[in-house]
Amino acid sequence: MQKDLVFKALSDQTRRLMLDELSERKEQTLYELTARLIMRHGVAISRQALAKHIDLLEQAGLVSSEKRGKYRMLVFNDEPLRAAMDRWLK
Amino acid sequence: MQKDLVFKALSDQTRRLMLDELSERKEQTLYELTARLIMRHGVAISRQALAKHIDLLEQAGLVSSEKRGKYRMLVFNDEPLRAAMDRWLK
DNA sequence: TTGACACGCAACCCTGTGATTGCGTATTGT
DNA sequence: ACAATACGCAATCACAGGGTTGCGTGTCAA
Repeated sequence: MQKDLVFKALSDQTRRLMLDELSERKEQTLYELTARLIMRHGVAISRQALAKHIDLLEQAGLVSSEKRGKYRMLVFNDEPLRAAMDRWLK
Repeated sequence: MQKDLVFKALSDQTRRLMLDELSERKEQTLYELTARLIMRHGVAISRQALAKHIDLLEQAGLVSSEKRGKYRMLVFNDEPLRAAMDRWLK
């Protein structure tokens, strides 16, 4: 089930912060996102940990990524959020 | 943070099933809910496990409960869901 | 060409938590 | 009064998952 992954993705605070950043700047590299989370939000975490979070967000369909040279471009997608919630909100 | 509890509550499939049931029948006892989950949804789980889930849902504000005799009445509340999601959905 | 850089992969650790089990308690019907 | 019931509390267990560490790889600028 796709929605299971969406809720799982939302269950972690760091991932929600990542979605906050990605919803404001729809397109940025993983490197930019990592820097931003550490600088502005004071997140103390390794690059690898954030990469794993991105993988999970991508599985949930909330983020799509594309290799562009040595960078990994990230794009936010809010559709799975709507689809997951209209189950209770009518 | 209240919203942390909401997302935590939604991260479990059993709890989401409980919300499904509670959103259809807004008011029912814990006993009814337990029976319904086992009968209709084929959930193989103990009563105590469901009680702990209810405690968590109550902490998140998604369910309010009230002791009525030897029964525990449960009432669904969707407001925390809306409040938690308008962060990304505008 | 060579070095710095942005990233991927895999193993490991440790905490959180979903679930069970056992027992106790207040309520209800007979 | 007494038994069945609906529920609460506490200890315990097993496993998923977040995080780190180490190493390897492709890319780009000098």
